[in-house]
Amino acid sequence: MKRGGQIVEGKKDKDFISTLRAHGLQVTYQRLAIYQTLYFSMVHPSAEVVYQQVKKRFPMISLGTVYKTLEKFYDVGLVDKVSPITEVARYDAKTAPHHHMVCLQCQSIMDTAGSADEPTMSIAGHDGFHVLRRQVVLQGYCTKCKAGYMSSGS
Amino acid sequence: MKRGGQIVEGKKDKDFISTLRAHGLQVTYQRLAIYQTLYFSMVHPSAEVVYQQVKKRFPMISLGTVYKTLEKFYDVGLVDKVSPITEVARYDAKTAPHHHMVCLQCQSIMDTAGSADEPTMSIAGHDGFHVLRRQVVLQGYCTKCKAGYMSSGS
DNA sequence: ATTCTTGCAAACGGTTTGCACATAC
DNA sequence: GTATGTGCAAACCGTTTGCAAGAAT
Repeated sequence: MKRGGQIVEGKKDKDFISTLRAHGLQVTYQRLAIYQTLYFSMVHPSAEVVYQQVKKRFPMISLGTVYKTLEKFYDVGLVDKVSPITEVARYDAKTAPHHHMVCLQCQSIMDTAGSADEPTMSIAGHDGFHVLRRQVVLQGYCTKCKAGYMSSGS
Repeated sequence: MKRGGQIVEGKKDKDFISTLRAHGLQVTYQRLAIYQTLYFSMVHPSAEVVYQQVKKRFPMISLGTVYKTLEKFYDVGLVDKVSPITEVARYDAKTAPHHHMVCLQCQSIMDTAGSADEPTMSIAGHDGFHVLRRQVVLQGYCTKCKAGYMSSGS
């Protein structure tokens, strides 16, 4: 019934369970496996990759569950999502370096005012990586949506 | 070159044609229309939105052409693309603020070393926008791919 | 017992691709 | 004349959704 509580180097199942609980999540072995996989991974895996990995230990898990779980983790702030900032690709004829503010509600995109070079220039630790472009995105609520968001509660 | 708030009545077809040519692009009226639409737009439109807009003037244009054209514009650096930094969503269990370096060739993602707060903090011009998360992405070539890229030319 | 989660499979939607025809150079 | 771009439609693929069965609390 219960899986053979396997220990994963140093950090124990118990710790992962508390972490899930601390984020208000119901605990299932699928969630444990998915979170552990992500926790010990260094490649910023996609849902598909997580799935392949987890499937080695739990062959019956479904890809759909991995998608739902990762997204739920992201919602409660347990994990970070690197990519899709907006739902679809958005273009801009202004190629001079500048940053973007993306509204989480209405998906509008605004440019930031100041120059865009110094901020990212100051980031340390590129070692060996050849930077061609940089992209800074601030996610939040635009003036218009902030109003509705604040008053409507949730 | 000014755009946005200031109307740019001065810019003529001829100017757009030169711009396309200057980027090594063959000139077609579709490309002109697409580029002009993007040039005068302030909403960072998606391919679909550009299509709807251009279709008003050229009802026979196809959505596929808009996709191909925008991507080509992006390739030659004529336009900027806001979103999809990586092909698919990529997750990360490390939620402490940090930035990412994404390799354009092998799609690997590495974390930057330093803290991630100050750089984006210093960006000016948020006026009214309520920032919840910030994401900084450096795109380029990782050490491994840089080697192959440099030697193979292209 | 009730609520939340899983698994499966079908649907979805943005994007890409293949190919015949048209156009730019 | 040759290379390149366009239009159309089908294919693609990552992701979402609906629902019945199963598990967590």
